[in-house]
Amino acid sequence: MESLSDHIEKHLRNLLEQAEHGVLEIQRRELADQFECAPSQINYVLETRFTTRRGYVVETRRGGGGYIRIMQLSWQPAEELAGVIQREIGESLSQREAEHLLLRLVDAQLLNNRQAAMVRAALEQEVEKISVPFQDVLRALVLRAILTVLLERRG
Amino acid sequence: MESLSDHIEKHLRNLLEQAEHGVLEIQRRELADQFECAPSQINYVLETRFTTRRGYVVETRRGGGGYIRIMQLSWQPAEELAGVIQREIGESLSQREAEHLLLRLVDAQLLNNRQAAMVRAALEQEVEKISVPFQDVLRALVLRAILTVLLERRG
DNA sequence: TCCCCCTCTGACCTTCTTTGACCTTTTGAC
DNA sequence: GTCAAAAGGTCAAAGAAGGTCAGAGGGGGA
Repeated sequence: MESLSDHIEKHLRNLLEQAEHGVLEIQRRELADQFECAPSQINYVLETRFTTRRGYVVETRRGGGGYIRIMQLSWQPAEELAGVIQREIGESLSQREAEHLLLRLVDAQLLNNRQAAMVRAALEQEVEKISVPFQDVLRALVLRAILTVLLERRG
Repeated sequence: MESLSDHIEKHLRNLLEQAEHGVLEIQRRELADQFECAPSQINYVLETRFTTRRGYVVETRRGGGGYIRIMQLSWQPAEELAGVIQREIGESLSQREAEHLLLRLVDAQLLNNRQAAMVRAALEQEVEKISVPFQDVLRALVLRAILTVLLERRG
């Protein structure tokens, strides 16, 4: 059921968790061998799952001694969560952007998967009721309302 | 006379009952093969029988490793809450009506005072942004979204 | 009986994954 | 400096799911 990409993603997350300072260094060829896949598969996983919008930075270097370095940006707990939410959501938010934000919140363990699923469902259900040009604005507004309430404890 | 849809519905409910955490994952093609029907039949069953109204959330993913995930909401008491959220809120809700509803939910100990306060604040903050004739509609919509998520017990 | 609503299907569409052929960068030996 | 080896990068195409929608079918109530 789980795709190869999912497995590789999990593996990398595991390594990242164990890594010091949230920095992980790997070799593409080696990882591809480990999973018996094309090296470009690794790029695919990085491009789709370890993006900036999800809070990761990826650096690479070619040639002998080349590497792929994955860094996880953490949300400073000190930084006021409410402020972050306001800023990141803004006045208008596409479905994709909303999805990225939810994934980041799950990553940061501010939401669990079930809650994220509920938020998605509630969002979709309500946003679909209005005509397309306003959906992004409504999505921002509803998501902000939901998160304001849901993340309140940690305010 | 039980229709094919009824059979599929029963089957899924059974699986869901046995599933851990009220989460079930299936593959559309596989299930369609099992019941010897068109794959789109599965969508029909999901659309008509596993709706939020009835206390379910469905997530899907396409492509390799695709799946259909059905989650059962753990609202308690599920029936009444679904009713409250879907019927009583309706398409439009005045501030006064919203307040009544919140008080009832607190009375029923489905929300605590702190949560109710947060909901009020979130509602006010977002609803005031738009022009008056639409505020009641927006209030209904936002409140429904918030409660959908907040009344989830397993969250 | 007739009609309406619920079922069901099939043709066609969109999204996500995986692979392979070919390209670019870097290093180190000579 | 040149060249070969050792990384990693790119992109298009095939493959693997699931989604959508219009229309045909069917059954029960008025």
